[in-house]
Amino acid sequence: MNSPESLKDTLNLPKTDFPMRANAVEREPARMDHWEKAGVYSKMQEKNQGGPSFILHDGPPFTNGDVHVGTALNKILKDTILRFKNAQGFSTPYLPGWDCHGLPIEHKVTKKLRDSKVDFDSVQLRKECEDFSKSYIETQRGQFKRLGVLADWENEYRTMNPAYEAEILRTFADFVEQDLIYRSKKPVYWSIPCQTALAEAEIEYKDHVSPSIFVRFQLKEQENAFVVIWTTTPWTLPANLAVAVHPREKYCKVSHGDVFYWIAEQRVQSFSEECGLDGFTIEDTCIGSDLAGQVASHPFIDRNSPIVSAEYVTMDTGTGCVHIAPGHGLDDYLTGLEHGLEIYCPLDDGGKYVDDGQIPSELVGVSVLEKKDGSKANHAVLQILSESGALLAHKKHNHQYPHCWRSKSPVIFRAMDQWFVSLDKDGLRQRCMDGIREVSFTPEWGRNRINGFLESRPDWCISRQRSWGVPIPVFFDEDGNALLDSNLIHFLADKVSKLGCNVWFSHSAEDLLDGFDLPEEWKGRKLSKGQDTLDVWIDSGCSHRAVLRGSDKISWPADLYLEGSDQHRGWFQSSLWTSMISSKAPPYRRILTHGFVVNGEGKKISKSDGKPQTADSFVTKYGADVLRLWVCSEDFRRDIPLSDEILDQTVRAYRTLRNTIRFQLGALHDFSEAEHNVPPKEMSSIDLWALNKTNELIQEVTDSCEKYEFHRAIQSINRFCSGVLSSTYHDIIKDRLYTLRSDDKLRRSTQSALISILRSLLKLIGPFTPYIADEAWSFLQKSEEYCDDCLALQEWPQCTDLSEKQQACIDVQSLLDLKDSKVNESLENLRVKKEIGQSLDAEVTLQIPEEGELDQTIRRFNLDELAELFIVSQIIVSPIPAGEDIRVSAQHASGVRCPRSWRWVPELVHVEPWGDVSPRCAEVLANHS
RNA sequence: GGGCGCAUAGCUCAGUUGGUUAGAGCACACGCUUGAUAAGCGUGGGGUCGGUGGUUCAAGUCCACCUGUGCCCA
Repeated sequence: MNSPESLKDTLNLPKTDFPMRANAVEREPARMDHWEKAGVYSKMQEKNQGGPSFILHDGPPFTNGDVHVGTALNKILKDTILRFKNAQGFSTPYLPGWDCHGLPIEHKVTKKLRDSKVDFDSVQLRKECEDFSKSYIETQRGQFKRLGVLADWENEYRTMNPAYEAEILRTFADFVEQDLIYRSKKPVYWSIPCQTALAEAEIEYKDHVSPSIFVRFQLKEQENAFVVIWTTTPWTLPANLAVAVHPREKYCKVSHGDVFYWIAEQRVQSFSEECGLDGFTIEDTCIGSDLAGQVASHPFIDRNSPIVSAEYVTMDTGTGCVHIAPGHGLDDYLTGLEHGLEIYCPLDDGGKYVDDGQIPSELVGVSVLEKKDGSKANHAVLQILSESGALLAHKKHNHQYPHCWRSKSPVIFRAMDQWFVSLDKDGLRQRCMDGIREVSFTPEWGRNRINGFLESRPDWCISRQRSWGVPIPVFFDEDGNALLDSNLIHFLADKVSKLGCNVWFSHSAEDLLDGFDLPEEWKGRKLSKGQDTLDVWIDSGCSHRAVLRGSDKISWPADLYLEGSDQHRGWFQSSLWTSMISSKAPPYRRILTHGFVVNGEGKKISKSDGKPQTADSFVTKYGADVLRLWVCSEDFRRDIPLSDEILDQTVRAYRTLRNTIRFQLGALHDFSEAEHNVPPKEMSSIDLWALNKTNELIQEVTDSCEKYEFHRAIQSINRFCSGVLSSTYHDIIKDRLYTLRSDDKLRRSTQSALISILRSLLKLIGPFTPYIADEAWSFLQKSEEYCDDCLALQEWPQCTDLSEKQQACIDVQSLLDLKDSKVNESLENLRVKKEIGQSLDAEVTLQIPEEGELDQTIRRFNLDELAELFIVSQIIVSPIPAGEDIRVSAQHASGVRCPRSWRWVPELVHVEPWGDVSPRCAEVLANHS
């Protein structure tokens, strides 16, 4: 012994380079790069090739901004599931995708182009949109990778890829071939100066002064009786086709002079004031549904205006009798559909009344466009109304009214020709509802939700008056007849598959049709291209066809679709319709939905909550593992709260996990499995107990993952780390790990258990927190930061066979229960009295009733083992008569304290050069080199 | 206004088919330890289960209504 050591240096204290602090924000990106270089995704797929497959089909995020925390949640859940399934042996090819077309991008790009004052046509606009989308694909892909998402990024799909666009057209060809497509009118926002249709996003609501008028409609079967409507758009009256009442509200027959007016009871007071009806009386009452079915006359056109009932009629304003012009309002339109009314719109593109034989001659050619002195059409209609005596009151009304974002002028609602998919033809709707019965739902109520949508949605309007999308491949002759031909669409799809949809916008109709043999009756006509694009829900709704059927890496149908619950109405539904039409079956076997991220108060996150809720804003603060741990700690089927408090809690859980792992790595620093491993049948009881607890954990986590209840898995893991390991197992084994000879059998037994436990634990947390799991895995394999045999390539853990050791596990459990319930209590008493500090200062006396269960148990242990379990210096067991209660008492241990093991022993032994130690330590030191 | 959901300790979650004093981890308080140390251990306080009213011998657990809240629609 050349250099004198302190006693502490003779202990086997934990030793590891695995850092206590994750420093995740800086270190995770390097591990991400390591995975990419090591080709982890490909290796995961190769490993399970030929095995059963699990296809999770990615719903494409929209490419118009940074990844939102909600989108991150979605991708994290997908990655977690795939890592779990892959570890279980499933082949899990995962092709991520991007939804590229659509108004939000077109809108942003249009704004940008307008601001830079350049002229642009649809070809240029589309180019800009494509660039915009591409740049966000790059951004988002990087952000997804940073979250730890493993995917086949080289084969990702994009709805704007030519091949994908072609599949959209082929799907549309199926619609056409099955005769599901028809043309009909539907009201859209229309800007008269721009002569274009507008989307909701292109509308600005501004204060506007409109006329407010009350107009009476003569009832046909009641003499001198009228219904009275209120409106702020007199110009829509020529298109009036009905009057709506609420079926369950009460209506009064108000008598004034020699005429009667039917008004909703709640509106009588206000109405009489507005129209100056002094001294009115109420003659009669009824409910709305009694009025429905009667017929009124249009005030100035020879036309019936039936009374119909509608649920949306409110009692807040007006008269409770609502003027219905199906061509000029969405509610009106739906009411019109319901009651078989014409979707009537007597306006041309310039907003002028057309001469259709119904419009009064003095209105024909008059424009509804608002100028400084108001709308000519309004003036003209008011003139007619007041001359005919139908106008009961005319005032001004201040309200918010939609304006065109470009021309700043008020927009109108105007019915235009649109393309629809008939959802009831050949029992399509019923087939969808039957098909969905075969699909599993998590949570189960998702079935209800999608059923509600399937049942009630009207025919699908699939045309949009936009540029950034897939064109509706239709041609018109000079009379406006439409050529919609599935062969032609397939012909065009082949072109698009090579050149992309741009070909439609950059080529003339003639060029596009070149090489196609037109149907006989269409030959020789002058044809022009349609201007509309397809609803983008068709784009993403075709992904099962374009992706699952389009790649040999993957197969149709998917085992799982996993998106937010808003997609019951969106993607799940659009995918179902297209799949039922083209493939006669649903594209998915299970639908899993998650809720939305809300703030700490359970309210939706809004801009007023401060910082932008991008995934990056969290990743750059907490790291990806913490964000993932948060996602997996929450029951994602309902709303998912996110707050600083919750993330702080997640950080603490992460640190606990990290420390637990670090302790185990440190305890294994001198353990070589090949040389030192002790098989379970030779292990000490406490180690068997710990392995048994690990088995339980494996089962719990596996069950939870199979049910997609990750939060339960995380709770199990947290409980395991703190309850089983940290406060129990680790605490107990410190003595043997630190003080025994390095290769003592007991110590090796514990290390053998530890390595097995740690391997299992790392594999279990792998899907949730892949960065720390892989980091620890490398340290365990090679004592280095990185290794090529990454954790993601390992199999899901198996339980250790302990069938022959059940008794030992049960015994230890009952002794630990005694420790929790009685021993710690008596130790705490001593501590409070300042008689002891750490539990090793104590001696415990157990008075055990003879022939009881515990008596039997204790007989299977010697006193040293008991002292070790209770982490005290000495144990005294004294039997008491059967039937009495167990008694546990504690007192300060007697004898002297060993400065090495801190245990109290009757006497110490002198060992050079260290001095006096316990006999057990003396033996260890005698062989210490 | 309508459809589908959600509501248990400060936080995140458990609470099987209704049945003893409602559990866990974290947080908090107090104490111990200083050989996992920007760590570890022990002990303790804290919910009457969003509210009201029912059904029942018995309800967090069933029913009705209300309130709050989320998604979707209008």
